[in-house]
Amino acid sequence: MLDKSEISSIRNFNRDYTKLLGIMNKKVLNTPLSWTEGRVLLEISFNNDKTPIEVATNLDLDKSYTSRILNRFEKNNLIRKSPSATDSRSVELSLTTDGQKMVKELDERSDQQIKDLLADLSTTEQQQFFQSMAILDKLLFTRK
Amino acid sequence: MLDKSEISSIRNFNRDYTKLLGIMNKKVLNTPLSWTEGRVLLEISFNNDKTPIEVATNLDLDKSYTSRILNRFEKNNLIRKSPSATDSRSVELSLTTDGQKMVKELDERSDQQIKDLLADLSTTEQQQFFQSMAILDKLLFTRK
DNA sequence: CATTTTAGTGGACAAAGTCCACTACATTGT
DNA sequence: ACAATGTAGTGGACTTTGTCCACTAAAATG
Repeated sequence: MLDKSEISSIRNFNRDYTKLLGIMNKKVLNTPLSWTEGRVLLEISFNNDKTPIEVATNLDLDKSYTSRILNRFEKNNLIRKSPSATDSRSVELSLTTDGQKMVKELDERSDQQIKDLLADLSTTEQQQFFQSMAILDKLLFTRK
Repeated sequence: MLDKSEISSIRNFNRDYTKLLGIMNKKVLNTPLSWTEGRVLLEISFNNDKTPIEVATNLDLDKSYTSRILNRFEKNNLIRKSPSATDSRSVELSLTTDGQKMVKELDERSDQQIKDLLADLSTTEQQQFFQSMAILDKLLFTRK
């Protein structure tokens, strides 16, 4: 078991990393999209024909809130809603060309941010960084 | 330099970790404090005699917003404002006994969350987790 | 079929955060 | 010394973000 000071280091890292992610996430928003809107769009991009309810549950958002965001997206021509084949209460979401363009922009900005973040590190350090993060990912997420 | 797929893994981790931290941070808020309020209190706790402007800039918050939070804290007897020795426009912030108690509670909740998070891992895996996180911390934060 | 769930929506609201203008003091340059 | 400029903290007004509840229409259950 980890001791008190180790736990406290983790806590500290989490605080710092939360702040870092907060700043990074805020900056992605030099697009007209808010942070949550960005997540929603990426979620749809991840695979098409998601339903609103899937988006909401995957991102842990209020369904009413999600509905409004999606309507805004449709209005701004980022997504399309087509009637669901299997459930006539529901709809299938897909990206329009504009939506795909926006996703691409979000992706590029994110990639660039990470490059910037690691720019000061040597190649060896970057590899170390990547390896360590991969371990965390495995232990926290992939393992399940 | 990291290649495209490595960058994309990092982004993926960041997304997952943002979500995880979001959930954890939301839960810490089973105290009467909001997430940002928690950060403000911890910031003051980190060392006393911080001025409001220091808090605001360190946490990247609007100074007006910060001012309101601090006033609320003072009203609720979590912090004390004493006149600054060097600048009569400013004040020095310090935690009251109640404030210290609150910080302790926040810390304890955070620690418990981390323990819960790692509960499913073996001792070896927990050590791996700690080591990897320590490396990230060094590369991202401590190194400066 | 009657009952209960579920998907999506809108109204009303609460919480979080931003923007601007102002006061009082501090700092700078002359 | 002192005019000009900058800075700390505050409040008002506002926007954005997110929550809660009630409702409709369709689906699933039994």
